[in-house]
Amino acid sequence: MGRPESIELLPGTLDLLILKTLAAGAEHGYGIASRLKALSEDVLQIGESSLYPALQRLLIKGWVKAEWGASENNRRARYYTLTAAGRKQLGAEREEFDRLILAIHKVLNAT
Amino acid sequence: MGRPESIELLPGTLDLLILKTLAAGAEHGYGIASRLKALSEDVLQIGESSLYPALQRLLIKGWVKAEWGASENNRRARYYTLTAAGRKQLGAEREEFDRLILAIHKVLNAT
DNA sequence: GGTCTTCCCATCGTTTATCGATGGGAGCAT
DNA sequence: ATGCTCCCATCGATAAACGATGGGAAGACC
Repeated sequence: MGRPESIELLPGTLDLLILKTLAAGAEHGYGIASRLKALSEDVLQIGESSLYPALQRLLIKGWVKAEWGASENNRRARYYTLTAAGRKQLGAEREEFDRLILAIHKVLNAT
Repeated sequence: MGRPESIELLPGTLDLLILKTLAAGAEHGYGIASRLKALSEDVLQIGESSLYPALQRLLIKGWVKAEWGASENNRRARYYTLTAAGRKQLGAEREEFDRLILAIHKVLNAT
């Protein structure tokens, strides 16, 4: 879809959020969504149809790697881990994000 | 296009930026782009192929109105003005934007 | 046994924002 | 007359995000 009617996310920030989440340690898809929801105090509610395609993208780019395992609840789960390239990418995306946010704030706070 | 290779903008923020710019007074398309570039210190470089479609959207939604006139340089120009609904929308979008940015920051600054 | 909830995976289709390329035209200076 | 800056606008491509939908397995509760 394009821009959805109900906004749960700032478009263009999902990769960054996922990379940042994984920087805290390996996690599976469902867990990533849960962490994001919890950390953002229920503001960021990533649907699974946004999350899994995003993870595929990150896999293809080589920023994360995945391996099957068992979750804490004894379920089959695919754990994602940040690669070295992913860690570098996280830094770059964060810089770029901060740069844009700063610029936007300059506009929004202008008189 | 989808996401361009070179990012000049956070997707989903252009409408907000335009509305905010027009809150400072009527302006034509080219002028809006110039103001944004100047205020952001050259970070936000809105292409005309992003700008004019966005203005069409805002017109259709009734958030801005337009009228032809002459620019300061004696050129034919279309001046856009914020409507009452547009001013309201600006407030709403800004709140939503701040809400999301706050949530994102909570994630990015987590340990 | 049967049902329900929670956890966990994934894809397909649709919509839409953004941008590159491209088209035009008019004022003004050299 | 050449070129530069201003000013308008559209078309086509691409990719992001999401609703809907599909599945399956663990554990609880009746």
